[in-house]
Amino acid sequence: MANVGSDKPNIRQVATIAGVSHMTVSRVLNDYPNIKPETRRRVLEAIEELDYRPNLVARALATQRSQRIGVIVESAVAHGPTSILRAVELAARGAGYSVTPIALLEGDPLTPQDAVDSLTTQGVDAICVIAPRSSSVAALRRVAMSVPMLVIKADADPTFLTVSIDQNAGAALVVDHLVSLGHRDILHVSGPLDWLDARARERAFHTRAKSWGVRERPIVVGDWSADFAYDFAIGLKRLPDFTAIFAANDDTAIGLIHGLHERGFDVPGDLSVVGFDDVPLARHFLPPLTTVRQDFEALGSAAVEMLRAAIEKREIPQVTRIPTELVVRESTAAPREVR
Amino acid sequence: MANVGSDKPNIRQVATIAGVSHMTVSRVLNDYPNIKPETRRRVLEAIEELDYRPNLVARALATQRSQRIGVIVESAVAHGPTSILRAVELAARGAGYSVTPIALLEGDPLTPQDAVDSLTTQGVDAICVIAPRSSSVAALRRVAMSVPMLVIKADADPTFLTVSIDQNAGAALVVDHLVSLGHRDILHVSGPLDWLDARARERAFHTRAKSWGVRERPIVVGDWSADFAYDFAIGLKRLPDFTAIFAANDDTAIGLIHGLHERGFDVPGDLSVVGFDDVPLARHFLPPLTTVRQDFEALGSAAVEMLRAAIEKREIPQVTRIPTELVVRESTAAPREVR
DNA sequence: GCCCGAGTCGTTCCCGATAACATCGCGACA
DNA sequence: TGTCGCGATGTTATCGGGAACGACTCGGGC
Repeated sequence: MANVGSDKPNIRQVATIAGVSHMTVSRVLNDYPNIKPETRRRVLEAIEELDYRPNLVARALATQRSQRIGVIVESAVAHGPTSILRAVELAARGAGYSVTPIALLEGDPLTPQDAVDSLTTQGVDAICVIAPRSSSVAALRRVAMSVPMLVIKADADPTFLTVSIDQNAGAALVVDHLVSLGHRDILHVSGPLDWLDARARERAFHTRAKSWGVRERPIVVGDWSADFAYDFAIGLKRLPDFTAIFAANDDTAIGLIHGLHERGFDVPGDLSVVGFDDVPLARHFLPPLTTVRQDFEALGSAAVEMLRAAIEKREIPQVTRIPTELVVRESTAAPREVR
Repeated sequence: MANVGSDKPNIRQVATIAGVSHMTVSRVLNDYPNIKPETRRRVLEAIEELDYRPNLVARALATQRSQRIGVIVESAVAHGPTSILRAVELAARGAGYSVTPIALLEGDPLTPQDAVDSLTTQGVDAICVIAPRSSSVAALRRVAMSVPMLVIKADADPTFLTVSIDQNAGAALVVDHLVSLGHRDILHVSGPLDWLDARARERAFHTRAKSWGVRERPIVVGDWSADFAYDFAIGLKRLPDFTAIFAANDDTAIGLIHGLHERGFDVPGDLSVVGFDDVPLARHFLPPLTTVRQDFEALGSAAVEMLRAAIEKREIPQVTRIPTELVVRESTAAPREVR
């Protein structure tokens, strides 16, 4: 800790002080076997004395490993992607990796390919894509990949590694809940169907609804936003003939509730509304929102685990489906007819 | 673009193909003057042919510049910090930098010092700290800094570069608005006072309230969360003697409204509530929330601009205060007495 | 007493770029 | 005509590590 010789010490200075070659220092640093305990001690002391830290850039050049994971996030504002990014960063850190995010904003001139390009040029060891559009996935499928790439999406994929939230189960939970309350007419307000998650929820809703004999009705395609949902609800002339709405995410649900309220409809009195995400505020909406919670931490860990395996060319763990959980609050109730 | 020779081409292969030395290629890459146009053309062709990309890791080692900015985020879940992080990433990208975030979670064993350490070891060119606690700033003040460090906080600081949201103006806007509606009894539910932003808003509220002759009353110290605010509101026995509440952030405001509603109080009929942040959902709350909007994009750009200047040892632009804007919606109205 | 092999540790080269300095050719000028 | 100077380019060192391979030491088996 002493001897703050102006500039950062390097491995050879440590070696000199310890009276060994720089390779021996390197070996100590990297926990090689076959170092005499006495030697190791001397090296460690020298490291301590100089307050030496290995230069990770130099190491990356020598090993061709940067210990970095690039993360491409489409739609970085929403709760889901943000939480996933944070979870991935956390898991990566735990595994000795750091993370470099690139957000693809609405109308960003940067294409997914550009992002991949930029990331690989920077030398990341792997790339993780969060919550993408199917068009992006299609585009990505076409770019030559020099590093492992994982896509967090709804279904398995032959081209990429995948980890996914079990949207099927989540949507099924919602439908089951509504059906058990007595609803037989459910509207789904989806996200943009180009979004994989939106598509998955929509499909799952459809399938489950059909299996219960819920009346078929065309879904309303939203855009994840509360604004859209609000406008839609405002547009309702009279109490519609469906008794419940399954919104693709909490934002949509809240916009719906706002609009319905302004139209003079009561939730859940006139209509039940369910969301998806369980944003932190969901339990404080009026009424508190019934929604689906996803385990982002587990998602992040699984993603990093797979990526690590791929980087180190170990056997890749099985594709994981992260479970979901229905959180029942006050925005759902039995439909009028049943009461 | 042809000739996908198995591995990534390096600068010397390009040089060989162009029939020049690798240094000439380097000069072309870095836009040096004094390259014969003809030579430059040949080099460019060779680059094209091999689809060559300079290895940024090697460049970083040689130049001692990684073109990376480390970002330390305390409380990565909230809307503010998240938006700032995204804005910084965007601005950094525009300036040819990439970003490496480290989130300091609640109860994270990682201290701010550890984060700085990890980042500098990785060789980042600068560090940006978002939305910190004052205790963190104090701790950071003590660590030797080998790279420029900027803290996004409320007030200027002799030790660090700073950029700040003008919390003073924001809080003043809120007080002015409430006073102009006729309120003379305003409660402030703050964030944790160890948080710089919370402290700044609290102080600014206090100052402005005093200057208007608003009745003094002890503030309620919250924790940014809707849960806390909800519990506080639930605890209210009868209609309190204040007529408006200034919440330190939108989450607090929404928790408050939820709790008040459950207690049977109407917002804004019985009480006005103002938030801070303008989260995307704020306009869809019931009632739509009056709140303060902050220009995170400007903040991000300013931060990156200052950091760049510091990195390149140019003159540092003046400390910037990012303006705020009051968004009046339906959660505020004149107090009963006045109507 | 000799040889062999495991345990230690050092030498040299390499990763892929930039920095610093050297060199070469050629026109201007004394 | 010699040379000074500058434009254009090449040569070598350097950044801070790790990989590959070589060499030395020492103990045990024959």
